[in-house]
Amino acid sequence: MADDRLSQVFAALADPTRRDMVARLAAKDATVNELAEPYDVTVQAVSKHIKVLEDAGLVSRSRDAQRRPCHLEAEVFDLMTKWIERYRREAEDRFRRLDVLLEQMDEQPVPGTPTEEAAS
Amino acid sequence: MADDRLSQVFAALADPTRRDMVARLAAKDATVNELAEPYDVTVQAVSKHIKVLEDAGLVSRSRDAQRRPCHLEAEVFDLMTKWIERYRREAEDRFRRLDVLLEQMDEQPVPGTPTEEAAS
DNA sequence: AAGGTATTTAACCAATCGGTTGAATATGTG
DNA sequence: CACATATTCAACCGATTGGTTAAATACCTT
Repeated sequence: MADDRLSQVFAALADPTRRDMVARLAAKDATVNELAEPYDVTVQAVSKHIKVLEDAGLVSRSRDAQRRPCHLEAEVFDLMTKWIERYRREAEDRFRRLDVLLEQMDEQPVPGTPTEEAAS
Repeated sequence: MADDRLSQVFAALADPTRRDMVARLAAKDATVNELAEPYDVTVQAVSKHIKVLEDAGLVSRSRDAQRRPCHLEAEVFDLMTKWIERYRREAEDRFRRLDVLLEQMDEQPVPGTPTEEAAS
């Protein structure tokens, strides 16, 4: 249970049903029953899904009589975006540097390793 | 096995070890053995992790004698970023609209439902 | 208090996951 | 060919996951 937040968020969104719930909650807050309606599973299963989203910090809930409306928390998305963008940028930068290197190789073909160790 | 790409990518990145591998591959291509070195698991386990990343389209591999160097594919990240940003934006827009609504309510307090159905 | 609606908890089940060990495969070197 | 290195495949194991049904809880209505 002591898993880091990023793992929880990614795991939560790895399920298509949960991603669909997030998509719907992005448009409008909804109760458990409302969320469960379009899916072909029991409301208990949906309740579990919501718990996963809640534990990941993607969803918060209030109280309205018997109902427990779910609300999408947008802040957590930043955590993911930051992580993704960081490494995407690194990888793309490296790709760009490789491009330059390949252009340079048009003049002097190297006999050794083909692409590895190139940036050393 | 017929799961959609987005689910595969999110699931792949839900594991801290795999995220660390991606982070390292963002800086530099690496072989299975190189990747396995810092972790306290067998090389077979790491091989499995790489397969998950590969199936998700996050990693591609070439052949260099016995070695199978892993290379990070940055393109797949876009798929995630697009999905995340779309719903984050929706949720934030809704949040912003709610802010405006709350300001308006300073003048006319509504007796009915407190926050639900606000955007109708 | 009794009954209805909304939601959660508990116990269970099959499938998947992350790990292991042991054997197989692929490739370079003496 | 024999051997070493790098990687994968196969079988297994315990924990987690996504689902179920049945029972409990929370809150409103009469």
